[in-house]
Amino acid sequence: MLSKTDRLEKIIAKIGKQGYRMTPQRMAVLKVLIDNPRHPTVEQIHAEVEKDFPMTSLATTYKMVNLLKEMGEILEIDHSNAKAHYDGISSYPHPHLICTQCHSIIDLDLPSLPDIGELPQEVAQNTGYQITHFQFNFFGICPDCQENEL
Amino acid sequence: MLSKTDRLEKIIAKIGKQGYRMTPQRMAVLKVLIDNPRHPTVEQIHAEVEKDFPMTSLATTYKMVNLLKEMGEILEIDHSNAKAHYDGISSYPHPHLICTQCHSIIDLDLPSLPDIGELPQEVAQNTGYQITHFQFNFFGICPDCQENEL
DNA sequence: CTAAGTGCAAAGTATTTGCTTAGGA
DNA sequence: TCCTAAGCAAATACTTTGCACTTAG
Repeated sequence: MLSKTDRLEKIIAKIGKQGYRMTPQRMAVLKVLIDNPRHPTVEQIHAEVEKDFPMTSLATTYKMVNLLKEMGEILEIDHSNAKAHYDGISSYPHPHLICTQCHSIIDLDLPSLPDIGELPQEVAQNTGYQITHFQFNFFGICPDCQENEL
Repeated sequence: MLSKTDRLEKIIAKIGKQGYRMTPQRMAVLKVLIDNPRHPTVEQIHAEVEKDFPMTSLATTYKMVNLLKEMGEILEIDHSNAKAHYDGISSYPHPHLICTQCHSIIDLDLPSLPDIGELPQEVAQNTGYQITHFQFNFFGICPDCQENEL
């Protein structure tokens, strides 16, 4: 595990290597994301950035967050650019396989997957949360879209 | 596992029992959701409903879908009413615990959880998908919010 | 010097809501 | 009859985009 400082330097180097430029705004956003372990929203990031660097716009914050996301340096949680999809077949949670290209969604039925049905109770016991549901979704490119890419 | 017809009847009965009314529009939406295994969006549901019952508005379709969701009869996939959150600490996917009340998100580190790191490769091998990432998120009410509810 | 980044405001999407009319129980 | 549901349009909320100006490399 890299230290925060090392990580910061590594990302800065990577940004330069890919032809992007380092600006004070970008630096500020980057620092917040590396320092803040609370999974902030873009707005929260922006609010923190403003403390040190008041001239940063929300749009710029969005752009930097998206850049880092595309570079694979940060992880987006619980957000879909796409519309909501509904599973009318079963009301029991089960894993889905989602194609990020054609947006198709299929049920995933892997025998080797652990017994998912019991997990919510286990998580509840260990954390004190009242678990209502969960999402277990894999994202990727489906075989059809992979072919069409060629 | 109930047959589609049984399921339809069960839900219709439940709707009546809860004081809701059965209308042709609601029936049409319900049928689409029970019949269509493709995890449709609201817009897709609406398009199918329109074939049989052209007078149904998109807003009404939204309302019925939400009703069924609240009744626990259908499952919402990959959608968050909330804003996107970002995890800047690690670029490796790991489970999250999300409070649906205060929208806090914490990392979940359960030793008893199966070795999640290898799952993407396994899913890829079994399905032919090029897996890019996955989400493993539990939703519920955190201990703090449970207390404040009293 | 020049391509890339910024800030602003406007545009886009997906979804929800308020209000009036219609219609199920 | 009474009260919920439908339909429409406007509102909302988050995010993206176009464009003129600025700035990093």
